Amino acid sequence: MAHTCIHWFRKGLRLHDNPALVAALRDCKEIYPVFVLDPCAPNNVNIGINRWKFLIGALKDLDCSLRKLNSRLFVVRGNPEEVFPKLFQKWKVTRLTYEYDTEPFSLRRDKEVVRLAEAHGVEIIYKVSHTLYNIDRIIEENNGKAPLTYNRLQTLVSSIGPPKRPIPAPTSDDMKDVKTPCSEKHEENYGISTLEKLYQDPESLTEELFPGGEQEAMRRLDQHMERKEWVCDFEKPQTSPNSLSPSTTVLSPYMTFGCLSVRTFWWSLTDVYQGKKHSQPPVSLHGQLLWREFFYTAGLGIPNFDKMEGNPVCTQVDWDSNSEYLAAWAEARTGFPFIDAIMTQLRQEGWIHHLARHAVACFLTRGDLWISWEEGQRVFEELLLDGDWSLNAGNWQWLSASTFFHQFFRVYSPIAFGKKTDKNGDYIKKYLPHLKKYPAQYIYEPWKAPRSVQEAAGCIVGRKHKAPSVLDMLIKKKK
DNA sequence: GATGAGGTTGGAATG
DNA sequence: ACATTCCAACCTCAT
Repeated sequence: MAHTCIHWFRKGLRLHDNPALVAALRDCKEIYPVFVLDPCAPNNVNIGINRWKFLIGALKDLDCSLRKLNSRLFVVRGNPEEVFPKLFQKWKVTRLTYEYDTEPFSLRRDKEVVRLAEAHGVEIIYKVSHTLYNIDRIIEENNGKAPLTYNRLQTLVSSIGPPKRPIPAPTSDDMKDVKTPCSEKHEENYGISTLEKLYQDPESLTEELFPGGEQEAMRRLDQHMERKEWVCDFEKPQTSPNSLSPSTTVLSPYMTFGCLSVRTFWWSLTDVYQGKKHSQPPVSLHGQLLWREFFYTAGLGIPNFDKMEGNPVCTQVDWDSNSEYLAAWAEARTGFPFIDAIMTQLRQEGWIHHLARHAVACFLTRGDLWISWEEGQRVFEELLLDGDWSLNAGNWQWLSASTFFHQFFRVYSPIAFGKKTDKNGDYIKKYLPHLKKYPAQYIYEPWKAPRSVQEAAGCIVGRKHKAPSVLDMLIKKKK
């Protein structure tokens, strides 16, 4: 019997290495590629304009690729629990396929949708393709617990073996017996949303540096894979957080939305490494992808992973609440030019280098402001194109020395750290142009400049950098 | 349970 | 320019 299928796109906004989509096309007479858009869902209310723009770009690109296969994307407004029962009936659906997603929010949502599908006699197929490994399997191999060290994760995945190879995108040939019934009113009923309809103001957009979509992801991947020597020599700590253009690949947003399959990236790297001396995890590019697995595993295996309370591995800290300091940090007006430049780049462009994230995260939490990492997590979630639930929560815990990392006496200086790779402060001048007038020796510490220079630059003076030894005393260990 | 080694990417002073 | 040492003493894991 030939099926009528919905393939439900959530993450995984691509055609390549999409096993659930391929499963949908097997014994299939009609396929409906669906994206459910719910701007009011609890996981979406905090999403900033750049992220919405990226998503819209990714959906447009997906629709464009589907058209080439004589199909279309159906964007449906509403929440999945209300939308699907209607679609099941309307289209007489017999099968629903989707990519497995391990985030707690997604697991709850999917459980409910599966229940509804079963009630409608709809068969469910889901496949692992957002991560290199089946995350459940990693936890199983570790006796039901998420590994807390990278070493342990490496041991576990090497016992499992290399990740699966990516599978090719469906071709016109795969689609020859499959139809997507589309009406004249497709655009009207199932068209891709606009920023205005998502309650966003396009006026506030700046130049789009990282357009969403699978095509752009592949272009970016190919461009970097051509730099074979650079790929083989890549060591993350050696890349600069404050170069004027990104010193790393910026493929993370494409993996967050699934425009790029992490397995495609992994095996492309393997090809480049082939027969050559190359860097190793944790600092290599393969190593970066394993860090992603590490935090995905933690996000699934550790309860309340995005919170301090109820999170069994998180150090319980008596953080201050100070809305003034928090706002100053989030709005790039702490008075520390290095910090404010990074936060400006984040707000404008939606991406900052990993070490720049370290600098501002340390500053907000244990380094200077002593504000909870959960506050920083919220701001990053809004602004980062690659704001990925597990990675965001995990890295904030790391940087605040709450989980995984505990050497709290290693503090990033908001002055010295940036100077290592940008002595003249060109990065600061790019994002804080009003500071261009400062002589180089004052750019990181404008409060040391003569008052006349400070007035000319129109700058607020930064607070003094607190010594971490004073703050150490505030750490309280639970049990 | 005690002990020691090691932990993706600190800073400052010293060679 | 780059490597080494100290700082002060965190945590987890292996033995």
